Parts: sequence; structure tokens; C-alpha cells
Amino acid sequence: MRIKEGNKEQDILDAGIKVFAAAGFHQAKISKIAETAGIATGSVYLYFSNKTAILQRIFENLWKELNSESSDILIRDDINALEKLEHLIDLVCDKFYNDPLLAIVIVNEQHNLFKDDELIPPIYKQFLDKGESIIIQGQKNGLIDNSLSVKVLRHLIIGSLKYLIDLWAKKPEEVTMNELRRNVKKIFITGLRK
Amino acid sequence: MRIKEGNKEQDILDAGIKVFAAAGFHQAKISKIAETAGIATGSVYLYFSNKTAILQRIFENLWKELNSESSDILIRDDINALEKLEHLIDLVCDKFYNDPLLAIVIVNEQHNLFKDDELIPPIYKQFLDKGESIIIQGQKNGLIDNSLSVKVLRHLIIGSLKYLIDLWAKKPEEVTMNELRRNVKKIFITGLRK
Amino acid sequence: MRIKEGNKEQDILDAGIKVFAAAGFHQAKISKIAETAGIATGSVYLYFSNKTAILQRIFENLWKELNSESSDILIRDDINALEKLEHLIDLVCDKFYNDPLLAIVIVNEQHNLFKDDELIPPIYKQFLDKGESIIIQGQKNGLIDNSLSVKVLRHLIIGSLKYLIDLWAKKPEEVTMNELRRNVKKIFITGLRK
Amino acid sequence: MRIKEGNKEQDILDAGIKVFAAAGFHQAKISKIAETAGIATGSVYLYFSNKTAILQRIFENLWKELNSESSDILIRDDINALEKLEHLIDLVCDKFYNDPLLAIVIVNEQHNLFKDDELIPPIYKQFLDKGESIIIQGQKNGLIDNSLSVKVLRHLIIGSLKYLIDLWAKKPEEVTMNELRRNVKKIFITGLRK
DNA sequence: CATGAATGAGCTTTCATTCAT
DNA sequence: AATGAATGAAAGCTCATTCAT
Repeated sequence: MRIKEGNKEQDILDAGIKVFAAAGFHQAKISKIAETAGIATGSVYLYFSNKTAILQRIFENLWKELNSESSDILIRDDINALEKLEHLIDLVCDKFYNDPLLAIVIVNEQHNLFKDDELIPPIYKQFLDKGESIIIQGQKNGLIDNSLSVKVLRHLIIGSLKYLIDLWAKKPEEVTMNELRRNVKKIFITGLRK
Repeated sequence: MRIKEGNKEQDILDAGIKVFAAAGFHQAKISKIAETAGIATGSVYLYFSNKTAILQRIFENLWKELNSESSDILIRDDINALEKLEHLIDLVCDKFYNDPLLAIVIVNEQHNLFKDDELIPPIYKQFLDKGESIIIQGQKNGLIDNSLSVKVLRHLIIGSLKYLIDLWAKKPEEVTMNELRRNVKKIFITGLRK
Repeated sequence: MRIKEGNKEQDILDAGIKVFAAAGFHQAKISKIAETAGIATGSVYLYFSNKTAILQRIFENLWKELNSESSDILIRDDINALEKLEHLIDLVCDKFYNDPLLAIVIVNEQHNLFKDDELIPPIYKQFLDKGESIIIQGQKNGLIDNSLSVKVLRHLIIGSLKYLIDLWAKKPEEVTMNELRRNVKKIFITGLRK
Repeated sequence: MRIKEGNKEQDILDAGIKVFAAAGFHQAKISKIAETAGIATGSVYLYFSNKTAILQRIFENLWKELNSESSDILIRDDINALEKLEHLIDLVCDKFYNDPLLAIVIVNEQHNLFKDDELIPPIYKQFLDKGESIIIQGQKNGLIDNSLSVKVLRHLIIGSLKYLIDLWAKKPEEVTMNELRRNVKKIFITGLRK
């Protein structure tokens, strides 16, 4: 039998990121993804049940990674909540800095999954919960203004980052990742501090 | 009088907002927009050259309106830059508060236009420039930290607002517009202040 | 607007019979049906929701017609049950004699509908019921052997006719319709008589 | 010994009957047949050149068996033509009674072979010829009406049986095989007798 | 002989856009 | 201007068949 050479599943995910980033989810053709991955169209369906499943897995992998790495931040007791938030921002910025195409896909195509609640990987919600728990911790310790809504805050931070990262990924000449990172931290940390 | 024709064009735009908000740009059918507007499918093409043109006009109209109203804020000399920014945030919040469906469309479908630079209405860039000039003014007057990047800031504010407004439009029971507005102001104004 | 010329729905049904007869339901391509009907592929879907719906309508139309015409036979009081059966056989034979392609479709593709009970037009069951009621009448009047099962009989007659009509439609040189009709009547009527 | 290989071929045929009966020829997947047979998909092609060949062999085996067994009936001189026909009917009924799935396949999928004359196993025609020769014998001996067409008769009997057996195989609760057998014999034998 | 991953042609269905009326 | 029937290109997905191991 023909043995799987290399890791075709990963090839498809990589190709998916490229094609989704370039064309958007709906314009992306499976045949183009297959071609980019160097396999036949039909082979895509050996690894993923449909186009959405590819996008879903891209998301899942990203948040699984970020969630895992953020766990280390969460449990540290040598830094306070605001410093933890800074690390969280760094985590996200670093991830996307190393994979601009992934950034574009995440920012622009996330809503294709969010229309159907089932498609949102639970791991994503876990990641958001982590951020939320840091904010709550900060409020308890008097570092973060108690009058601020946790729900609003977590979306505010995510939203800002997403928008900026998309800007950076599409026009890296207009803003560097470090500049972006520094500004975001400055605003949020100063703004959040009581 | 041209009221009748003018109305029909507006009917299509209103229908477009409804249908785009409900189904997303790519899933939205022209036939559904026509039906919602109370006209025949083919008649849509008497007013708009294609589906994208409808979305484009929705954007243009929004930013035209916001741009026009923000002019009044910009020229006031009785308030400082930070207060002007507060008014800008109010302007945007009020607009979307009165038209949640529009909010959903703007937030989720904007990237369908941004893929092609030609499709971005110049008026949108003018609006961003207004915000930028307020920030620069604030930096000159020593109200806003000079080390912050104007370009990053303007996208940061827009991005945050967009994400939060989308949250509010889709799940108004989770967060009120006033809560949202208060939080955003608190963070940005405190964060921006030197 | 473009006005419907002719009867496109009927054109599609006629084309469907031709193509289903030649290629079988599963091999039949919608594009071929459209071509045969002289319209564009997509236009088929203005009249029928899918391929199965075309087959379904072909069946429905046939049995509607046969059911309607058999009503006249059923209510006659100048002929007995066996004579009524003879007329029923004539009815079916005449119908198919005038439309051999329809015969092939009915005989060979019926089971594509019968897999899903919902797809069987109720009118077909009504037709079978008519035949059954004639047999019961004949049994009551002592013309038909009481020991024969009505259920078996009605399927026996239908099954024989279907098989023979298919033979005739595919190889008309091997057997004439009149020969077929005469033989069927002879066997069943003599066989059924007490 | 070659038992092992012989078994595998038979496994595929048995699996084919199951899958064809359940899903129909066109919906039946080779992979499903392989799985049912307990072998790999590709292995099917070591024994059969394609999907149609499996169906073809199922037919061939059936008619080979029936043809062989009917030879014994044909040469008997202790019973007349009508009694021989009765035995032939019993033969067919018994065969299907012991293999209802086979019955379903034979009845519903036969036309997939009959579209191409080459695919019809010659042995099938030999079986029909046997039936024909019995009828001719009966006509010579004055037991069967001379005015009846041999060709029509042989198809009439086969067709009736097929349709009824399908009914029985699919809804055994509605009619027993013995009831079916009794009815068929009664009608044909009485109907055929001069 | 056996495997099952890989192939890719093929087909149904959708829908933005056109155009005859 | 208005209509809505008609168009036909386009793409997701299936699965019989192949073939490298």
C-alpha cells in the first residue's frame, strides 16, 4: 500500500492558511488548497470532512497552543496581574509575528466559525477564561479598577489586538510588531491601573 | 420630484444591511435583498452595479455621516483633545446604538472591501485622519504621550470599538451600550493621558 | 421580463423521460436533461427542486392519469369484475403503447422512489386500491376464486405487466403489444375464473 | 489447497448481495463491500475487475444453479409439462426463500446488467430456454393453449415471480412464501391449461 | 496476494448577473 | 424604469479504481 509520506494533514493545514489568507474562506477553493499542499483534490477529504473542518482545525491548533502556553503565565506567583496581562499580550504578538498569514486568517475568518456555536473549539473559551481570571485577580488585588466590566475588558483587549495584528500582517511596512506591542501594553496597562 | 427613485435606492441599502447582517456578505442573496426591499431582483442592478457595490455604499454612507459630524467636534476650541476623543467615541457609539444591524455588517463584512484597496471609500480614510489629527493635537499640547504611535492608536481605538459593538449588537443582554461606552472611555482616556 | 415561452416544465418532463429511459436514473445527468429540453442547466431548478423531483412528477402524472381513467371503469354496472380487469389491463397497455420510453422509466426506475415512502405519490396507492376493489368485488360475486390473496393478486398482475411492457419497450421486434395484451388477459382471466 | 482463495471470492459475493440489497447498485460502495467481506478495498479488484462484474457474477451463479437444477426437472418423463412448470416455480421460490437478500438484488438491480446485452450471462438465456421448451412440450401434448405466445409466457412467469418475491423479501409480514407460491401456481396452471 | 492511501474525473446544485419583454 | 425568467460558470464533494509498498 501507499504509505503516508510526510505529514499530509499538516500540509493541508499550512496550505489552508495560505489560501484562506489570500482569498478568504468563501473564495478559497479546495482544489487550490490541494494544489498548494501538493496533493490531489480528493485527498483533502481523507483528512478533513469539509472546508469548514480545515478552518476549524487551524483555530483549534492555535488556541490549543496559546492556551497551553498561557497556563504557565497564569500560575506564576512572582508577577502581578498586570504583568501577567503583559505576558499574555506578548504571547499573542509573538505567535502572530511568526506567522502573519495565520494572523490574517484568524482575524478575518473567525466569524465563519462563530456563526455556529458548535464549531467554536472549547479550548478557545478556555483561553478567554484565562484572560478573564487574570483580570479578576487584578481587581481583587486592587491593581485593576473594580468598576471596569470583566466581559467588556476581555473583548476590548482581544478586539484591539485582532485589529492591529491584521493591520500589521497586511501592511507590515506601516507598523512594526514591536511598536504595536509597546503601544498596546502602554495603553492598556496604564489605562487599567487603578 | 425624485423622491420615489431616491427611496428605492435607500430601500435596497436598508435591505442590504438587514440581509448582510443576518446571513453575511457571501451568503446574502441578491434575490433576498430585492425581496426585502420590495422590488424585483433585476431592479437591484438599476441602482447598483453588483453586490459589492451595495456593501461599499453602506460603508460610504456610514463614514460620510460620521465624518461630517466629527468635523464639528474637530473645530471646537472649548474642549481639549482628550475631550474631543470622548466625543468621537460617543459619536460612534450613538450611531451603532441606533442601528445594531449596521454595526454587525460594518464589523463583520468590512474585510470584504479591504481586500481591494480601490473599494475602500476615501471618506473612511478622512475619518481616520480626523481622529489622527486630534491625537496629534493632544500630543502637541502635552495631553497625550508623545511616545505613542498615532497610526497604532487610531486603529487601536477603532478596532476596540468595532469588536465591542459587535458583541453588543449580537448579545445586547450581556452588555449595555452605556457600560461599554464608559469602559472604553475610562481605559483609553486614562491610558492615553500622559 | 422574459416571458415563459411554451411549457418548459413539460419540456423538462419529456426530456427527463427520454434521458431516464436511455441512461437510467442515476446515470442521467441534469445537464443532459436540460440540453434535451432545450434550456440551460440551471433552468431545470426553476421548475424542479432536484433530480428526484423530476422522476417523482413523471410518476405522479402517469398514475394521476391512469387513476382518473380507471374511475370510469370502476363504477360501470354493465360489466362484471373480470371484464373490468380486462379494461384495466387495456388501459395500462394503451398508455405504455403510446409512450414506450415512459414504460421503460416506470418499470426500471420506480424503485428509486419506493426506497423513500414519502416519495411515492398517494395517487399510486389509490390506483392499486382500485384494482384491489375490483378483485374483491369479483370474489363477492363468485367470479374470482376466494382462496386467492388479494394482495398477491394485485402485485402479480402489476408485476407481470411491468416486466412484459419493459420487454416490449426495449425489443418491440420480439413481441407486439397486442400479442402481449391478448396473452396476459387470457392467462389472468382464465386463471382467475373460479 | 485453494479453499482460502475460493472463500475470499465468495465472501465478496456474499457481501455484495448484502450491500446491493441494502443500498442498491449505484449507492453501494466498493469500500463497504470490502469491509463487509472483511478484506481491504483494493483486494476486491484482485477477484473482480469492477463493480458491475460483482453483480454480474451474482446473477451468473444464481442462474447457473437454477439452470442446473431445472435440468433434472426437464428430463423427467413421469410428469407432464404443467407439473414441470409447478416444479420450476417451486425451484425459484425455494431459492429465494432461503436467500431473501439475493431476491431483492435480482429483482431490483437486474436492469443494470440488461442495459448492455454483453453483461447478461448466457446461462440466464439457457434457463429461459428451459422454461420455453417445457411450454412448447405442453403445447404439443395439448396441455397448454397453442394460441399463447411462448416468448410472452416465459417472461410473464418470470416477471410475476420477481415482483412477488421482491414484495415478500421486503415485507415478509404481509405475505408468506407459501401463500405466494400457492397463488402463483393456481393462476398460471389454471390459466395455462387448455 | 494484500493493503488502503491516493487519485481525479465527474456531477449536482447555487446564484450573481443578464436581458427580452 | 421595472420585471423575473433564464443563464451558465463555478465549486464542493464522492467514490470507483489504481498502485506503491
